[in-house]
Amino acid sequence: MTGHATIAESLREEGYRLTPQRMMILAIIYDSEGHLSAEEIHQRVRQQYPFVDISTVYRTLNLLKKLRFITETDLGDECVRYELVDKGRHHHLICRQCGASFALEHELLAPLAPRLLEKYGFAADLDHFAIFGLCQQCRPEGPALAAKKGQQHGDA
Amino acid sequence: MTGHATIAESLREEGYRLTPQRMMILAIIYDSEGHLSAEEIHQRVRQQYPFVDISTVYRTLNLLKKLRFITETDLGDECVRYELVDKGRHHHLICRQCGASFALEHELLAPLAPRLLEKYGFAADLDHFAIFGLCQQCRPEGPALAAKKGQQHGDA
DNA sequence: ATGCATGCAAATTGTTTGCACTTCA
DNA sequence: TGAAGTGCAAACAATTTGCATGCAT
Repeated sequence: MTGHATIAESLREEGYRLTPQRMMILAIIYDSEGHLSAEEIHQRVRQQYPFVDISTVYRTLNLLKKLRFITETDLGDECVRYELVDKGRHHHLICRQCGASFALEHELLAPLAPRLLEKYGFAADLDHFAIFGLCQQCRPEGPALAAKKGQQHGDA
Repeated sequence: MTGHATIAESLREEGYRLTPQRMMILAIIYDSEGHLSAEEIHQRVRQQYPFVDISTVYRTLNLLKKLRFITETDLGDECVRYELVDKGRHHHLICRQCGASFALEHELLAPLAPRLLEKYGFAADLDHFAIFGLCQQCRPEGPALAAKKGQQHGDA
């Protein structure tokens, strides 16, 4: 049985029902390489099954999140993404100017967790991280102060 | 002139008007040790000046954010906090179970920035960070898997 | 058959915006 | 004076919830 079916099975073992909606949502998250928003998941589900409601998507996502089958990454700015926990740990570098997003391997952050544990007794979830900043193209004037000169009065 | 007045001055120098509302919002953020939500700021402003509208608070916060006088920290779960940039760099350890929040000195994260810069050409904003996980009291069963056994069906 | 899960619609929350009026510079 | 800033109300988007019906177990 393929990946998402395994999770589906676990779902049932936990005492939850295995509905077509849940299967499809699971499959979509499983198949997608990247990080999907609730809206995107809803769109894709509807391509196969036009009657699925967005509330069902949210309910399912919340369930999967609660059971820790998926992670929720809040990229800020009303941009929440979901993906499977076992997709390998990686993080996101997000440019605050152009919005571009880059992957960051786990290695750089890995040393952090044990230190937090020993120093603060805090077991950090370092599965997913969103780090903001300026990407190479958006910092023409060096790492510091690159953003001080925003637009003029007109609100961003 | 005291701290917030300095910023107020800079505001004017940038060509913005110095209104009582802006002064008060600035003063409140300045005085507060911690991290305030837009709603909290609004509450406090109203104690002195009951007619200030929440939209003015948001507009002012967005302005101050754009000028980089304050930082916005998105703690996820619809919980956005604001504070002065020069309050010293520190980060937050937030327990996903009990919601408690602990401060984390900058030192642990400091080495990250230069590495991100050299490896990815990415100038990270490491002023403020929110790291989720389980605090000491909420992980009775060791650092791993401590959360797998959530509540039963009833939603969280 | 039983009750969890769904669809639908309405409610909620956080945030933004249009517009006429006020006020700082 | 005149544009920037404000208050108000309405618009908005994302997410949640109540309720009657439907379907997995």
